[in-house]
Amino acid sequence: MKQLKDTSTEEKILEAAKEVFMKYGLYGARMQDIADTAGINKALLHYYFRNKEKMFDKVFEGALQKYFTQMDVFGDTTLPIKERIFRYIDNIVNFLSEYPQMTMFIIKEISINPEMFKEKVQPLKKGRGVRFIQALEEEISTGKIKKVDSVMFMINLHSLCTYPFIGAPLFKHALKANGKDYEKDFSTEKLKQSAKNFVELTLGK
Amino acid sequence: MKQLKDTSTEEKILEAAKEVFMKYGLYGARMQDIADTAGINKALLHYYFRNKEKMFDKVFEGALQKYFTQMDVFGDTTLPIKERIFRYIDNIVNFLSEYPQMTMFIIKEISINPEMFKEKVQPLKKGRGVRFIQALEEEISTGKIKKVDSVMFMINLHSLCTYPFIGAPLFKHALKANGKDYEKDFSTEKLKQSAKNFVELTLGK
DNA sequence: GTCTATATAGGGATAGAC
DNA sequence: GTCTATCCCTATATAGAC
Repeated sequence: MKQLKDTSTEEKILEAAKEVFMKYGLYGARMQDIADTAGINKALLHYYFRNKEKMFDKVFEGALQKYFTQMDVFGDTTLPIKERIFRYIDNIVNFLSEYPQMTMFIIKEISINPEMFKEKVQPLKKGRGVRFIQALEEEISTGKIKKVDSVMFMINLHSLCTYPFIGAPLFKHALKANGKDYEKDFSTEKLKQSAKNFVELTLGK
Repeated sequence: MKQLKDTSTEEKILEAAKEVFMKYGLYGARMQDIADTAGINKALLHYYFRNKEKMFDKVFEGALQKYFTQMDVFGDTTLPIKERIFRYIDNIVNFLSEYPQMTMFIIKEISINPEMFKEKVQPLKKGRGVRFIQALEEEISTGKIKKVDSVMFMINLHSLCTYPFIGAPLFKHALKANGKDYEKDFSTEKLKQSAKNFVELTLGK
């Protein structure tokens, strides 16, 4: 019986809440909409999560947790720099192809409610980024990789991996209007390859 | 007296509406919030725009118009391909540094309300994109530029120019936490240069 | 054109039956 | 645990004075 916990009411609600909050944000989401999506009664939402904010917090924390886990590999000092970058690319692209709305959700809510960053995001990072950038700059100074602006490089890297999912609604329509088929012309494997090409072109083979 | 029209009540409302709708979206935005931001009475919103949806439509159409105008240069057949790309980079980066939330606003609202695309976006594009991709593929086949996947290239190009503004809230915090200063380490000029480097690395000098 | 006051609907939350 | 009924505040929208 224990394995049925996955489809418990609480789980169903969380799944529905994730979907609705991601789409509409904290203020745009409607409790009724979440209840309908979960296929349960509205009052049950309050039974399990007390109120809207608390439910949102659960969803948001889960999202952050999952999202930043994809970047843990940057901190794996047992791997060479470029391997860490390549693994990050694989991780984040796989992850976003499953949750394409995740990035926008996190960024939107943080920009509306900046205090959330300090509260919830900061603890997940713990200087892993600074250490990676240091390592990158070290390899640049020893000439092991080409001279680049480390910050700009990291921004570009994230951009190449992330925006294709954010912009997908536009790309899809644009390509279809142009006689191309998004599903055919875009694939996660192509995207990974393309990002890795960028890394090699920028940092050297 | 005519030149005071700019600060007319209607203009003030539209400015405020733009700000609030961009931040919260159609469903998350509050009429009271818009009125407060504009510094006028709530009832006036209805006097000028009748209801919330109509006001949103005005704001959204204006946003689309401005956004897609930045891409018109792709269709300027008097310019060589690479020059068109470079000018697009300048245009979109300048534009987004003024309206960093624009892309997310448009994409969010379109993904919530997909019918809006056909209604409002399609007319602004008129096959300009398809012609550009054709021109790109032509130059590839004649060997004037390096062989690349044209669709993937366009996606990458947009990604590099657009995501830095979308992700800015995250980048800012991440860099500050790492002892770097976003305002110092990131500049629109650096970004343009970086995107142009990508173009040259990818398509050839 | 701009305000105050108010009608009406929508949405979050609770009480209480089962 | 789950439902129905209901409370009450919030938000959109309108009426009417100035």
